Amino acid sequence: MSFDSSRSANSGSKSKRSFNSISSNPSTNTNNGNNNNTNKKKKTTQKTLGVAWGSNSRSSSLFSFRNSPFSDFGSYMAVKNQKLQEQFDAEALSSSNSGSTSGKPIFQGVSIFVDGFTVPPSQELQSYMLRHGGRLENYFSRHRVTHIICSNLPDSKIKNLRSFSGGLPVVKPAWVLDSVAANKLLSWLPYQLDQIASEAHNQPKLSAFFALKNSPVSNDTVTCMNGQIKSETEHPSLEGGTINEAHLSGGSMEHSRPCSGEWDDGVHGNSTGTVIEEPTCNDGKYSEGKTAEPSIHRSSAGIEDQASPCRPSASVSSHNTKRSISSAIVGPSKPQHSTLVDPNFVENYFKSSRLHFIGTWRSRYRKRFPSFKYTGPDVKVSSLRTSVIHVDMVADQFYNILHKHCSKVQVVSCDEAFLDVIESEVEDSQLLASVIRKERFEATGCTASAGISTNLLMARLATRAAKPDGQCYIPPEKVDYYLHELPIKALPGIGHVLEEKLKVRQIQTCGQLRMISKESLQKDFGIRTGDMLWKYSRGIDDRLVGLVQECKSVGAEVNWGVRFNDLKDCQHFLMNLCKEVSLRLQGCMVQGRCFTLKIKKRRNDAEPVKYMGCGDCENLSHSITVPMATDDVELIQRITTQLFGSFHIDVKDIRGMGLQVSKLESVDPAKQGHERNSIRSWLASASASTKEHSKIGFPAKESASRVAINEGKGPFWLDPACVNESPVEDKEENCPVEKNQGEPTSEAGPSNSVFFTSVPNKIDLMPSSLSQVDISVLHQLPKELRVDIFEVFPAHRRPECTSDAALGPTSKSEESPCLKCPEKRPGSMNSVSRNELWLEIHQSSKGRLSSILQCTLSESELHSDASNDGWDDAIGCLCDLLRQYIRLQIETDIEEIYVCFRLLRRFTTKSKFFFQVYNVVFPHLQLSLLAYCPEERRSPPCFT
DNA sequence: ATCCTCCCCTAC
DNA sequence: TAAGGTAGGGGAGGAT
Repeated sequence: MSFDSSRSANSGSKSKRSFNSISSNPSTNTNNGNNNNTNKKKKTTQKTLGVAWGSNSRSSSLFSFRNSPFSDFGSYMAVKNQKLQEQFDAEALSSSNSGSTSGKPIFQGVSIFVDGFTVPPSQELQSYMLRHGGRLENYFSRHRVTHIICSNLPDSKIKNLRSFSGGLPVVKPAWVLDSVAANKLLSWLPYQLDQIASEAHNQPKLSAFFALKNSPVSNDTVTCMNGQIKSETEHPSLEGGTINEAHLSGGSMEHSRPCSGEWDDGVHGNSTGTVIEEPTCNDGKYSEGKTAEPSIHRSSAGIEDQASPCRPSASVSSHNTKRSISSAIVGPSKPQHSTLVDPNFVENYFKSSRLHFIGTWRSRYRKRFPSFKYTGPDVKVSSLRTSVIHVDMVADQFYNILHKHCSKVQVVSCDEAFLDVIESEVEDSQLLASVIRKERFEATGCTASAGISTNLLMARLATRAAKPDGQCYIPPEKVDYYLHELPIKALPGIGHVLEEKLKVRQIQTCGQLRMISKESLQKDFGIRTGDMLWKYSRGIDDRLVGLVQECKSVGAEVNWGVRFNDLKDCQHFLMNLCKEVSLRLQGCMVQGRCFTLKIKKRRNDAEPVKYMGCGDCENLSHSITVPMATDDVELIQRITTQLFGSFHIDVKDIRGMGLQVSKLESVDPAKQGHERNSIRSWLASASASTKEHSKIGFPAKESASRVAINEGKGPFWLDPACVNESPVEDKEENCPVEKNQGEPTSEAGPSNSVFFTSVPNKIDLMPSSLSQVDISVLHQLPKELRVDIFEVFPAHRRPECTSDAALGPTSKSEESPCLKCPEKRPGSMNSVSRNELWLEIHQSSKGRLSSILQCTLSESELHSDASNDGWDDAIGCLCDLLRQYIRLQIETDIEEIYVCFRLLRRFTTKSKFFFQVYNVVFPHLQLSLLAYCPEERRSPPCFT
């Protein structure tokens, strides 16, 4: 199979009926060209309507909506309904013309309104209506609707339905399915919903989707009743099959796609040429579902608590347990439409937000494959070898299939993944793609498209050509040809803004883009973006199939229904937003250090056209980096309050707010070693390690693996090797040095440090004789520390000044202090005995700070060439901080920290290391400051 | 030179 | 009755 050029030029997008167009905006069909012109005029800041923190692909239609004549909700809805009806008609006509998907018009004259969560979802029902001559109304109308479809509803809502529906039939969706199966319109009477009304409690919401997806499902359709998942077996399956899990996902958005399993935004050509397999869409036919059992953990409270996939289960923390119990007792408040009328607006909002759902696929994937990592070596992608398969496919159970066939899977969205098969045992990547697609279809009844090529870029483009339900192979020799006429917009990473900028430069195809030099592109678009454009236009993509699972930020934002009358309203909202973010952090098992508060401020008193929308807004953001990672809701609330104060904004102008947390660290103990920046855990680890080994000195290698200092870019591992080189000789009877029980002495010798101890209450642990000193270690110590060591020696055992030279090449006599006359040491800052400091450390910290000191030594040795630049500044910061501590009279931990820094100041001459320790200790101060200081006494924290 | 903050752009 | 989220990546400009 080879690439067929006839498909390469086919890059237009078929008009599609996406969920976007159905529910969000009446201006979906806005001409893109117009939008581009619009964007050209406004290109500085995000000025489009309804776009959250930066424009995106919807901004074009939103902009048109802003300029629409609708100024009230009534006209808005009228036009929206009209638009939706037109869409439906157009699609029905299209189906009818194609002939491929139309069936007997058994629903002629039937117009259904789907209320609430249904199984199958409304989109499925809509497709049946579409095929069989019926209609689906997106909004209820007494005049148009003939049947109301519900799966289950609370009694009260059914009564409401009955009252406003004027006696219209309220029936279960099985009526539709069975009619389709019977190929005739069945009586709706046996399907009346009131037969199950008494059972219908706790109608699943969008949130229930997550609970369902997190647990196996039964063969039958399930519905949530009384907080339990109950099998719903009343309706016969369609065409003898059962409704599979895809239906369950139908309460959601993109998971409720039609059976084709794809958004048809790609090429819809025939299946000749590049598509090596014919489409195999199995419209209306469902395969066997997955066998499973209901989860015993599934309770109504649990389901409610799963509103966000990032949120923790009830078992995550007591906080959440209380929350769930509370939800179970009180129940969710009725969702309202603005912050002014719903005290639980934040929580309720996310249960109803489709964009929220779309935006959380990453979290769902991470939860599904929480620990997937590569083990094999990275291999540079060869431009001459077919190595990458890009698969475009709906439900996440398909991830299992991918992982089964390939060890290198990179999920790039809820329905896309790359497979690096260059090292796979499968020789024929096209065959593998076929197998995966086949398994996919057999497992779910849904199709997938696949692209195979030399790299990620070309594989993705191949998938584009393969849609729908096909696969395409672009061999290396065809890359240039394929790209030559390809519109630049087809390249991933080029959105409407970049497209417009390039169009201004008369660049519309990749071939034209190739005419521009890399330097010019980088000058105009930045180094990386310019490089990307240059490479992509040539089919070059150096990226490796890799992981995307590492969570880098967690956040929540609401830009709809946000209205405040006064500061109290705003504070209430913010506090709830903090709760939401805190829960999401806990749900993701991470804590964060950088908190960014984003505010949408209405521009020039602009009023949104869209009901309760944010309208034309200026986007503002401020961030704070706190020293220690946290997910604590109270701390986050304090931080957020602090942040909010920095905006100096009239709350009446606020149209949206978001809180994002970055600089994340895992709370998973298994991952902590690489990431934790917590002095508490660090010290605890060091302490535990010390206790475990009952040793003095540096941690053993295995214990050192749990001790890390965050160096900013990566962890710094304490390396005890430096103390393992020379055995201690002539160990005296009272010597405090003990053997490192965790290290085999035969290989490395006694891994002892002669100076420091972590054993509490032993303050007299300094060596009493030079014989206790590991000379090799001593040589590597900072000069001043060496002096200190010698100072504790009994006078008669102190080395003479003249003997100092004998200590090694690093102790040149002209540089070394006179060991008998420490007050004459060059660079001596004061006369305080370092031994006194040393003792002070032991007394105040019970030995924990000696761990820090060990780091000092180790790191000083490793960075002996580091400059002293920045030392004074660091000390200055430290002093400011300490002053603040003292002023606030915070006693907790001050002493040990202060002592630590005093010690560091004297012992550490290497600024690089100082900053590392500073980064560890400073967070401790900051957190203590926030945690212990009464709010009324707090001055603005001096965050880093 | 490097890092940080405040954005903007993009994809889903 | 309506539900404009989430997160990664990058650029500009200033601080260090």
